[in-house]
Amino acid sequence: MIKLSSGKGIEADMKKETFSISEFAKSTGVSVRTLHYYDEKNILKPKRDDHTGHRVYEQEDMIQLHKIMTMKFLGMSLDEIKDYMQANTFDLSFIDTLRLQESKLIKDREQIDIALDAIQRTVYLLENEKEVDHAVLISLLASMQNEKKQEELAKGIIKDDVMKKMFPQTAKEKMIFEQGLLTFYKRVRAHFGKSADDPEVQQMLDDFYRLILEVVGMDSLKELTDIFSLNIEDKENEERIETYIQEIERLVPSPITEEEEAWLEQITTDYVGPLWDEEEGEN
Amino acid sequence: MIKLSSGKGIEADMKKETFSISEFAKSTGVSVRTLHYYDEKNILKPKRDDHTGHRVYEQEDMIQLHKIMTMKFLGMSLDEIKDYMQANTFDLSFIDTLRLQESKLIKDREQIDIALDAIQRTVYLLENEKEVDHAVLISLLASMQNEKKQEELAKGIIKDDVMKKMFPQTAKEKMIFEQGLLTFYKRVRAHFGKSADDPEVQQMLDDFYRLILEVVGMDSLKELTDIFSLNIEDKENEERIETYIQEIERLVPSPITEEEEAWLEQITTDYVGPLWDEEEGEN
DNA sequence: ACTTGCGCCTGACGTAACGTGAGGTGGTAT
DNA sequence: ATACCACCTCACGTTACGTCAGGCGCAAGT
Repeated sequence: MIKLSSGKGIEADMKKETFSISEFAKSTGVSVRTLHYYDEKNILKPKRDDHTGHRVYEQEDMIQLHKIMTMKFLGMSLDEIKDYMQANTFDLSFIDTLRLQESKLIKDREQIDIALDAIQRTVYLLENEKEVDHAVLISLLASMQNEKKQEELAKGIIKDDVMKKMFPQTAKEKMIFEQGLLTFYKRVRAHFGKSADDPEVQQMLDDFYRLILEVVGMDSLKELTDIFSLNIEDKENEERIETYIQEIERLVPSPITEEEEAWLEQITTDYVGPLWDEEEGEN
Repeated sequence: MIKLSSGKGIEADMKKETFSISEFAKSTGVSVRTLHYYDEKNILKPKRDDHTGHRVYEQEDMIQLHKIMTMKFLGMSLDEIKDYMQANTFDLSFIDTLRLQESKLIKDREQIDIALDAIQRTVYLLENEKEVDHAVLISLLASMQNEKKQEELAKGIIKDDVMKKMFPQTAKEKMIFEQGLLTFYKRVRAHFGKSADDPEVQQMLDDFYRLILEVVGMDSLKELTDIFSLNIEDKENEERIETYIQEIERLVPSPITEEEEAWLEQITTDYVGPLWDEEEGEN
């Protein structure tokens, strides 16, 4: 960082003044092909040896190349760089370019963060499950991918306090919930077609109910069921809910077939419905 | 997140089973051309209408496309994706792929962070200076670009405690230092050629000396000058220092010409040298 | 004098994941 | 009959080079 002079003093001007392309490439760290390319694209055009036609690079070219490398590092394209290669000073307009680059890079980083989070959660799931049906995993991943969009959509129809309860907040909660969803879907596959009397089916629904309760909480769960199934009188609201569901379906594919969905709905009303009424009666 | 069934129940199987390519594109959000491309590359091949040759997409294709989109979101290439498109389950080998993706993404993010930091510091400098010589700015940016490499290189020849002092740590320190360097180089340009007696030159050297002191501290500064200029008896060490300087020069281009460097060295010995001896004598 | 080999040259195709036309076909509305 | 639409295939453009292929000037070895 602190570098005033090279410390060579007077004999420094004995320094070799020119480089062949391979020497230049070696001393700057870029490839010969890249130098050819920059020449071809009029970004860095060195002198030529009149007789052999060989490129002859000088100190000034070294500076120019550093300029190119620096702007590339800032994320600019060679076309953008070319425009700035003519001028000898950077002025205020360069700030705009930098700010643009900045917002691009910030967006990129956000995407990367989301992807990294999804990867880590997926690895965790896979390590515990050994083998996972692709539809289920894709569904989960798609869900992670659009967590933010989903929340925004949900804001339109669900009250804030319920929202806070509804979306698992901590990493641990998310993992527990995802793990639970995985086993649930697995069992749906396994028990598909059985009747609501089957003890395994009952166990499945029971565990799922408990999982939801654990994450969402009783109060919010009731509010949710209110919103989605009971309020049929409010027409305008129903439309909003309809489009909400469609949007979610577009973003997050269902991990189970339509038959399985229908079966689920059937046994849910057969088994859980009465339970609900029971509890409802307790109030 | 919580989505068990679409709530349509029995009439759901009246759903339209097939899509034309434009319908499919619209409902999934990918472009028609992309679907053509996936077909061409055998990644997603829908059925065809025997007579017209038109592509006919079904529900199953929707699932497959979601699979593709998800893996793309994780940062995988279409070639990699193609390999995973055949299987119906993800097993442990998928974990390796994910871990690989993870490390790639982490590297990308680190690069972005470094670039963002450099951009923000540069914008700050430009806002204060209005117009900056390109060589100076490039030098600073190149320096930011390899801060880590520079520190690693320096570790080879400088003691740890001096290291800690030598490299400005906080963002503020860095900005102060860079700002000071900028004005210093500007004045070097402006006063180049004048004698060491010139008051402006003396002011320049004075300010610079004070800047270095402010950032590095007196003790470390002495150690540094010891390392770089006084220790000529230690031959092995001198070689290490020589290669160190060369490496740094390759990474960070000098913002001033060789003539300016020589002039600087001259006036530094003329003016600061005596000062040094004075202080040295105080011990 | 001949050949070998090195370093350089130009030209041209390959890469990833599509975007963007150009030109042709089948089916429908006017 | 004609216009129009949605679809088809073919094919070139994009970015920043990597990777041959064929050819030239010059030096050393035989």
